[in-house]
Amino acid sequence: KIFLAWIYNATKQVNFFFIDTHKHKDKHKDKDHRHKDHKKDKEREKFKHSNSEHKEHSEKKHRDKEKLKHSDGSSDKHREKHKEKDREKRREEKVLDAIFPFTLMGCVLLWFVVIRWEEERYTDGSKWRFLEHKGPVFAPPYEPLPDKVKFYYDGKPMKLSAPAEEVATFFAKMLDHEYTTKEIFRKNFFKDWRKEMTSEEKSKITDLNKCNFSEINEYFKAQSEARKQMSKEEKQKIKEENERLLQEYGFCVMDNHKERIGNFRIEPPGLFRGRGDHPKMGMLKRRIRPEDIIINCSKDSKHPKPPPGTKWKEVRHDNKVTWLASWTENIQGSIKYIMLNPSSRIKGEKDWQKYETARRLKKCVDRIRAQYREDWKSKEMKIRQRAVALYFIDKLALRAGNEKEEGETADTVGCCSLRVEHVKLYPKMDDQEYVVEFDFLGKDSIRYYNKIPVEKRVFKNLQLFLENKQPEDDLFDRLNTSILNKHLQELMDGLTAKVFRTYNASITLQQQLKELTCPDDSIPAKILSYNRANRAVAILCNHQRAPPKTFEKSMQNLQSKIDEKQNQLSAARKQLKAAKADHKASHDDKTVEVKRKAVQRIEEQLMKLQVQATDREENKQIALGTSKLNYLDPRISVAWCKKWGIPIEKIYNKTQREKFAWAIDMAEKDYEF
DNA sequence: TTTGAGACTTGCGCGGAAAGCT
DNA sequence: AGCTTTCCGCGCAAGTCTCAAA
Repeated sequence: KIFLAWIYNATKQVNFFFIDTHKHKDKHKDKDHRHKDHKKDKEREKFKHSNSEHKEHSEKKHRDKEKLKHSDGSSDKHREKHKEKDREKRREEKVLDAIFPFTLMGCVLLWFVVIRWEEERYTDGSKWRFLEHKGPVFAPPYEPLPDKVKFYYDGKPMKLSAPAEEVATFFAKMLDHEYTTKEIFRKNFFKDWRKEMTSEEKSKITDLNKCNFSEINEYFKAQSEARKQMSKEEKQKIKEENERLLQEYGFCVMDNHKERIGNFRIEPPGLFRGRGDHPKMGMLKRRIRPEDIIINCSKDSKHPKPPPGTKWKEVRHDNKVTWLASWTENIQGSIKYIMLNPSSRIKGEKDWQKYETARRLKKCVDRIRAQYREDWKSKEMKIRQRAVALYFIDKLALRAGNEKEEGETADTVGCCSLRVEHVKLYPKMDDQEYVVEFDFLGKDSIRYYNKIPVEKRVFKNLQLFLENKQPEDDLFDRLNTSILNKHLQELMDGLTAKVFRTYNASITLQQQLKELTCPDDSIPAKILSYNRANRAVAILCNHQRAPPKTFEKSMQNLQSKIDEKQNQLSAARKQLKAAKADHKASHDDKTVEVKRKAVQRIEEQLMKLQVQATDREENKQIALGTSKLNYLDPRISVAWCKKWGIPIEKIYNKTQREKFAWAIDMAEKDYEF
């Protein structure tokens, strides 16, 4: 009967079930996960756990509701009601008996549907069921310059119209950058600036070289100086205002979870810079208005309101995508999005999937390697090129290398888009044979330079590919990323070129950690080992950085600190010796012990400093962040920390811990990638 | 097969906040 | 407390990859 009553109650809540499937699902899981035992479910369960905070919240609400329902009896009509209730109860039971088979069937059906949905949730392409947010925050409107700040044309002061003035200030702010001296930058800027001018201004201002922005430049410098000099209270006020904005616009509700939004502020207008030698540098990036924005949210949510007097371009309800708002940017004509923070469920799950794909590659990588080595001998040139390219992607962790439109972006390449001019072949170099020298600009115009010995067959193939070609011809002329990826897809479900980067990065970390960690090392030394393993990956992936401007100086500072410590140490040692000598005469145990402790402490400090120095020196031109955030399966790091008793905070800062919450929850100390 | 839009991940540099030092 | 150094989070550019229509 209890069971029956439970089912009855459940059917009464059918509405609730459908309106709020997520909540139900959690409930359902809590009750029933004991029955389900296959691995996938378990893992997903673990994944869910990292969001338990939200879950608790919603469950509490649920309980409160329940309470309310039960507490609505009043005492004065108690007896009367009691009889009435009894009768009703009997009636209810009869009805229940009668409808029992149907109820049961209904429940089974319902359960089935819910489970099916649960399973399908990730395969039917829908990303959410409910999405509510408040829309983006727009850039503050332009504030005209005070009258005393003047722009000069050809030596004479000239008052500009507001739109022209705004664009002029963009340029004026950049005066100290060397790119304002670059010809393309100036040309692009001037062309776009003229578009904003009134016809009168246009006819007057014809030569950028005659424009003098220095007063405007100084004005902005003074402004930023003033901002620095602000009192504590004023700074506090700004901080609070920012916090308020974050609280109001920085979060959304997706499927019962309050989630942090990644970039809820619209990019302000300005001059486009781009990276490397970009043909569009200096162009005007225009201001984004509500009329440019497409809002995405669920139909049954409270739709975000556009600022007073404006309209959204469109409000749509597409749950096949994850973005909340989008607009088209005017430099490349590409679409920009507002999406969730990496700590969100939707990003976390995707990240987890990515590493699972890489782990699947681990299982079949030997087969794939054997296959491409075989393909080096293929009769078909297309297959040979594919095989050699894949070899580079695997061995050197090169990016795929999509084609790009010429003249639209900086001239950079990846594996499939390598040109003849980017590789040199040396049959013999020093004591190595068959050396290939790579020298090209990759993503973000970062130089890739590497000399590696390759197998003879690869070398011969490369010679073949280079025959009768000009420097600007494609090295792999019969290959592009879609051919390559199509092939990879056939080798393993979900395999693409970039999976190799993920796989090789993670496997390298795991193997380096195994190799470098000494069980007896202190915690700082172990962390150095971790950083070294991380560094090996960063080098593999060619993650570089400009050496910090103050690098030399800070290195010197550190060195002098080390010298000083060394002096301290020898002094302390001398004292210890003296104390020991004294000890023989006076039997003063205490002093010896104190001195010994001092020596020990200084030794430790010195060691720490030296570790820091090595770490920093080795890190001069290497950026660890990118690989840590995007390529290393966080579960490897978590497991390593657990194994060696390293606090996770030493490896991941707060944001990183939030992003990797799923992994911190999931991985045990024996986790294997 | 080609092309391009669209969606999402990866990547570096910068500025301000926090931490460290005197 | 005041200054310097380091760290962190953000901004936004630049990749990868998918899908669908021409």
